[in-house]
Amino acid sequence: MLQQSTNGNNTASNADSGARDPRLAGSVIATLPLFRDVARSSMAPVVAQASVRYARRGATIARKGERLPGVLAFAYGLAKLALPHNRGEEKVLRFVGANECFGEAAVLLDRPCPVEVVALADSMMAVIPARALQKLLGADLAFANNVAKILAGGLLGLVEELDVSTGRSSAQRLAGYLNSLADSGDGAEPCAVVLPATKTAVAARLGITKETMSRLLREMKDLGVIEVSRSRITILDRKRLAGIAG
Amino acid sequence: MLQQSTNGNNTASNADSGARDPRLAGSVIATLPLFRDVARSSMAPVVAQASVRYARRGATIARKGERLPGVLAFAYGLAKLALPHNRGEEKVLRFVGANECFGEAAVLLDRPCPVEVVALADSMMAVIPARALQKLLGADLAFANNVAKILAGGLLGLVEELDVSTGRSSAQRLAGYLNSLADSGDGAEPCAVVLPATKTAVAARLGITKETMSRLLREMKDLGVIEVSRSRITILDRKRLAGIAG
DNA sequence: CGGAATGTTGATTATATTCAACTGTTGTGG
DNA sequence: CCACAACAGTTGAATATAATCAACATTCCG
Repeated sequence: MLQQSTNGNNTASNADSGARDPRLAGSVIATLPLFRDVARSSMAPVVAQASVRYARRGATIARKGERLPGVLAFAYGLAKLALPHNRGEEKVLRFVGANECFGEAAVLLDRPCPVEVVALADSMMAVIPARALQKLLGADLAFANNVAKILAGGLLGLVEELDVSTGRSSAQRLAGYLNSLADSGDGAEPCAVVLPATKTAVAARLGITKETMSRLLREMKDLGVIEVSRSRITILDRKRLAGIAG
Repeated sequence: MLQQSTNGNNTASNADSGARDPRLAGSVIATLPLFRDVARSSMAPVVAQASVRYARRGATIARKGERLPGVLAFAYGLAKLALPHNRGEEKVLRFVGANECFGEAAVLLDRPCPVEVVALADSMMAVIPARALQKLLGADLAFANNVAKILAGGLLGLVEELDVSTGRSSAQRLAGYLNSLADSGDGAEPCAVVLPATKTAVAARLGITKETMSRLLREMKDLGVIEVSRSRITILDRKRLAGIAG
């Protein structure tokens, strides 16, 4: 029943909920680092219990404090994991896109979701139920090892994040961020990077306001370090950019 | 060779290094949540390879970027895990005391220590070698589960930390911190808490300067919310304290 | 006791936010 | 296809928060 069909019409401005669909979910799940080297026999029940979920741009995928139905793995689309503060203010922890997932820590400990999750583009996710994962953790050594390593990586990433967000100025954070985007591309001197989301969202990712972001970009442009065209930013002088990053 | 002996005299202002000592190390290690439900047979080689290390107050236990010899578990004493910034500035991530340990994430991934570790009091630690832990992770399901759960907890804690440090004012952070110290004690109305370290170190833990900390404490005292006597703080009006925390 | 570390207090300053007004962009329905 | 509404981004002025600098007081140890 209920194919992926025409996008359902929920009354609330919410994510569309999907049906059990082992085929689609399975292919997404199979590519996750979380399940690397896990025996097919262990995977079968996990895939069988997985479902699919769609979210339109702007839809809330999970509210802070809510229980997650399971780990959500993105087949396509983009979402932000954010810590809401006062009135529209928020700190974006990270963006989650295709072949990435979130929620491992909260799901494994049966704890409420520590962040708000909002789709930044129409997205499709596999929902890997909490129970199945908890069971797998207690039964499969390879999986437990993957979880440990992924969580350890996430933990080190958060320490880095905390370091940056408390120890560097907004200009340093922005410069460092642009540099990190450039690393994902080639190492050519004048290289173009594309912001993964709106400037407002990227600003929140960096822990600054859109106004500050705008001013900083203009300063860097005036210094001849970068060129800005919509969300495409050309790095003209990477050495100097690294210098600003400290 | 080399008993724990009279405290060695290293030329550098450093931690004293200890010898293999299965007895002492074993009793510390045995009580760690990390090894809960792990079979004795699995533990034996870990304990056998563990050593003991002493650090005097003020000694650097690990430098940021350095490789850790293994997970360090405190038998007694106290240390701070800190992110150094500019000239004496630092953000303290957490304090580590008796029956606690640190370094799991970096050790398991063979990555450099992301923080600087400094003894705040004369301390004794068990050093649980990296290799033994990595081997155990790949061999013992109960251990892998413990690691996963502990790292998941640490990850959620860091998210909370990031939330607080980016989303609340210094007064809110201090009030929340005092409240959390009180939670560890009884729930009586006028309750006394003791700061776990110097005010300067606690300020760094809260991401503020000692000057700001001093001013905030005086304000709260003037408001009649707390009483301050050295590092003993008496909470007079917990409701109002919670109100300040937001 | 004396010296170093820790803590307090006031004045000044830097950094980024907030508020407000305006411009540009995008996507939707008439 | 255009008009328009909602959203995204820019810019300037005023403001808030906490850091920095500097001087002094206190406490802790050896």
